[in-house]
Amino acid sequence: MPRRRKNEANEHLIRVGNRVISLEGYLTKKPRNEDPVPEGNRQVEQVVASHSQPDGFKTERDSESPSSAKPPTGDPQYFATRQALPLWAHQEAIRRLLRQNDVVVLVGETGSGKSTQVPQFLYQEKWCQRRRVNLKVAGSTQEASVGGMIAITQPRRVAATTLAHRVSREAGTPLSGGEGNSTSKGSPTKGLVGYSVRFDHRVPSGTRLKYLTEGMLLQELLRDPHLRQYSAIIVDEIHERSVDVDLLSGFLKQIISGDKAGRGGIPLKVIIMSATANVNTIKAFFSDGASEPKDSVAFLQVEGRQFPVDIAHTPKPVPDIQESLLKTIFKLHTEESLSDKHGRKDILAFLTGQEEIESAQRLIEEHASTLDPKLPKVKVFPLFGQLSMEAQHDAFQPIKGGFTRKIVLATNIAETSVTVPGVRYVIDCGKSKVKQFRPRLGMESLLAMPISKSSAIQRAGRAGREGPGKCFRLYTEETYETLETMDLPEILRTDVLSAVLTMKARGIDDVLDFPLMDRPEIESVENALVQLHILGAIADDGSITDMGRKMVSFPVAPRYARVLLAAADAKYDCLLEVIDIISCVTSGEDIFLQLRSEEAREEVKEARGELFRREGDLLTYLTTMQRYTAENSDRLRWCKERKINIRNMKRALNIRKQLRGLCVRQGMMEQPDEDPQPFVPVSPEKASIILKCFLRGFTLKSAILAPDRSYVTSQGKHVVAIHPSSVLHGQKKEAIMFLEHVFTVKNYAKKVSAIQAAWIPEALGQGE
DNA sequence: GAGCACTGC
Repeated sequence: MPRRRKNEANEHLIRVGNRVISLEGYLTKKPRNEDPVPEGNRQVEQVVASHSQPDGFKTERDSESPSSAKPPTGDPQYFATRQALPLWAHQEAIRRLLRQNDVVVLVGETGSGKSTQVPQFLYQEKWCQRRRVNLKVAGSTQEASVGGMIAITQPRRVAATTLAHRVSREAGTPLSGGEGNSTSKGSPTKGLVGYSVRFDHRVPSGTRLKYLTEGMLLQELLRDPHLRQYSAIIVDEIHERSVDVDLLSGFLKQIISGDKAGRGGIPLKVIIMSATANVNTIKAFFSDGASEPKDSVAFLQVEGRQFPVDIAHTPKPVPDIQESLLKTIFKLHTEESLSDKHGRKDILAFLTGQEEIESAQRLIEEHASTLDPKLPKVKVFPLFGQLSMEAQHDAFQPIKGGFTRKIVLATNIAETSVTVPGVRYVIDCGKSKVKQFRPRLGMESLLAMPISKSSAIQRAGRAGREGPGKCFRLYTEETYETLETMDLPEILRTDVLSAVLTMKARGIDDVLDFPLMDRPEIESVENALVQLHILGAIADDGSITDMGRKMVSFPVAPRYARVLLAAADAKYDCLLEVIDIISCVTSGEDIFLQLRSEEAREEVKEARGELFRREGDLLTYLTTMQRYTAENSDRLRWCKERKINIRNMKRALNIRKQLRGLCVRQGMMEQPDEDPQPFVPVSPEKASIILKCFLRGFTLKSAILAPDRSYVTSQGKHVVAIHPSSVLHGQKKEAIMFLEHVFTVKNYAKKVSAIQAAWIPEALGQGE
């Protein structure tokens, strides 16, 4: 039983289980006058530093007084809130900048209102009107309309839909209808604002402002390379630097620096919005080499609405993060009030992953039970992506019972994706897990790495959303200074296979020449080209094949698209089954919830048993989808009994519906019968065909059992182990195929199937 | 015996 020894000589000693931890010396901040740099809010420092602009950029910071700004249009009930936003005072400056420039970079910190207000400031501008133009197409002239809409891109679906709802309410033209899966392109109601994300499109007639995900605009680019329906593209949250936003930036740069003939001479305005002040790479990218003079890229910075956050570093490097975390939490908890005039004063700690979070939770709960009963209670909420929706939701709810402090232990999900209310203290362990692709090994690694300064500032900022806050970094100031300024953009961390095919399909012949803010190593691009050639997506001369074009039309990674096309081939003829499997594997981390205890495993053993197939994970997914869709009474209960992730399963069903629709439209299959269909298990013969079909996309993602009973991969000849999440874990088959290959504590193959060794050369010999 | 976070007509 953990117990705090109150009468021990050292009051700061606490005992948790068999660990003794000293609180002494912790969080005792250095006196101010010893600090070479005041320990104030680093975000402010960062902002001030970036005010000095390099030559060649027009900088517009100070602007008109609020009184000169136009009165708001739209619903009067939102006027006061909108006028109070920091951005409001800059609206004339923003309009003027866009009249004078085609590209504007706008830095606005969290809470400035840029995502909601900038589009509303601009859509009534003259340059934003739709116009009829004459286009020269293949020698002849044809009339077309250009412009009229503004697109606002977001990295996440929820951001796009919630912003659209918010802005449509402000504009007084609410997006009607229920939430959910309306896939209809338009709606009879007229409205100013619409949105478009996968599985959910709401674009009323008359839409001028369209919020969409970055991936969705890339899809539109495939049909409309000149983005003719838009007068402007607003790229929001560019600092997150997803692969999609990097590709999008490249295409936008080509459009704005091209001859504009495809738009009838009408320029496309581009507004780049970032929450991070460090935008030199982005500004340089859009100004460098443009046909317009350099000063056509304008820059504006707007202050955020953020309370000051006091930042403390540890005086010495901490040997044990868990120990240090525990000390910090309980020091805070016992010394700081539960709330003040700004509201609750809860704690948010950033840790690296689920395992670290769960062990920290145990330690905190053990220690909390030994506290003086007169002290406030604590309640711990874990927060990471694989948690169920309800469990995630708990972390956002105000706590029940006034005498309790909320402690949220989160991964970097809380850095960008979600906001936890009530947080005034942030504890930052200084690390996060990062997935990195190793092109030479053809595999990924997932390891905890030091975060960037930008990330550390972002984490600290989470303490100042509702009132003045404090951030405790569990690392020294010297360590902070050694951190990289920015995170490595995703395009330098992932397999560029998909990105290269995206470029090829959009007419980029020389992908090495495509403008990118950060270029992947040539080796990565070459590796991707070789892999695409093996898949039959590009020809010997590097041009995209018909196969490649068909692959791009599916919203799945190229290898999966290749498997879908193979499945439609009469030789395999298993498209419905393959769609079911791909829907499951691309719906999220895993549709099977992980079971921690032996009891929990025993509990679902029987219910899950009917799903498991000896051929491996892919056939198990197929059985699961088939049984799930055959279930007609209570699918929710069905999932709960088998401990299946309902969110991922619903998502899988959406993907299945979308893929089925696409395949029918492309003439790859007949309209399938409606669910529910009676469950019929696939025969072992059919199972072999399905696996051979997958091998067309994953030929080199295979391994053969060596004489020493280890699996040796076809590509690179590495030893690989079957991941514990696989139904084949611990089993020895003559050969395996896997969809993922990740190094964590060792080389793991995930989503594994048993195959015959002879199938591998067979699949290799079938290249188109 | 183990799982950072997103996303696609």
